[in-house]
Amino acid sequence: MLKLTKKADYGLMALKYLAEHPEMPALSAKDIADAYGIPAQLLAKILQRLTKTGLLRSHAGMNGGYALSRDARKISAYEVIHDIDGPFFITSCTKGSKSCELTPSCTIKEPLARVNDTIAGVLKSISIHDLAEYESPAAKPREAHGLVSLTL
Amino acid sequence: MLKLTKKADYGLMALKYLAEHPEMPALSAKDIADAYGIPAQLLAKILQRLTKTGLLRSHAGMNGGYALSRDARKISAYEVIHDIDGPFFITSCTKGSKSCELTPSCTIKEPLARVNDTIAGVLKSISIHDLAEYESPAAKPREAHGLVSLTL
DNA sequence: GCCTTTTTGGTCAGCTTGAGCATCGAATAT
DNA sequence: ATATTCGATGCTCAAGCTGACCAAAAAGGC
Repeated sequence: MLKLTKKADYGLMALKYLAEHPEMPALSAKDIADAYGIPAQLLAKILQRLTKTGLLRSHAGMNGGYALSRDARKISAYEVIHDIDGPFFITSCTKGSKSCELTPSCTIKEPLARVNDTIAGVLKSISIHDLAEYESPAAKPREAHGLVSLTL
Repeated sequence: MLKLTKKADYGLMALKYLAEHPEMPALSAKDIADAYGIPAQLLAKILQRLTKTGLLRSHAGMNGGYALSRDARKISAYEVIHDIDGPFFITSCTKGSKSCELTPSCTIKEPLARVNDTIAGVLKSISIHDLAEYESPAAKPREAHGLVSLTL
């Protein structure tokens, strides 16, 4: 449960890969797909989508490919997920912040909306640069990056 | 994306309803289903599952039904979701904490696992009692309930 | 000027997963 | 003991997502 889509995962992986190779002016979808062993055609669509939303710059032709449109530190994981999968809400009620149609049902949505906002805040505080920088799983005395308060 | 299952939603709603009616020794699945206008047979399955995991006590026969096995303050939203949908992970890699099979792919899983833990912490800090208490959507100067630190 | 490389867009089959329904079994009150 | 009420189990159907194929446009290199 509460899983991220494979598309979102692939998108994050691709952006991380781009952030790790700033020396390359552009990387093709196939290069990234081969590097991670993920389906190339699916990744291509994801990158196209991210290009449309403005996170990436595409360059067709030989030696073409994709490149980050901004600094990796300025791109949050939230943006990527949001652009790929659309706005996410914890509640099954697909409606944004309105109540569940006509039924007086979901009195739980409201507190869960707070949780939703908290999660969104956490994702917003994480940048692609953070993902790329995270390498050695041992010995990382980093300071607290985000401190999220949940006021129920 | 990142939605909760309808089952989990229904389960939370049912527990909230039980917490709001402590005077009743037991409430039938049909009563709760009618109160919220949700499919009765589906809710029955959910309540049965929660009974199996120990969150609820069932009482068959006439005037039977379900009741909370513990105080509503001692039941967290995390438990409910976990018992219904199983352990959730943000990453698509269904494997628990191991890496993605053989590929050196998911270097992003690790930081996302932190996010996952953060979300779990938030859900653990919310009890069924909190859900039931939350009534008037206006004027609730409540103190901060959970303060979650995310160390990336 | 032609050709290769790479993006772009549309379409479609296969599959996993969740939603919902019908039936069978158990327990209690009269 | 019987009938009613409720819980348990199994099954079917639909939807969303994944993944792939194909054709066309764009842009640089020879």
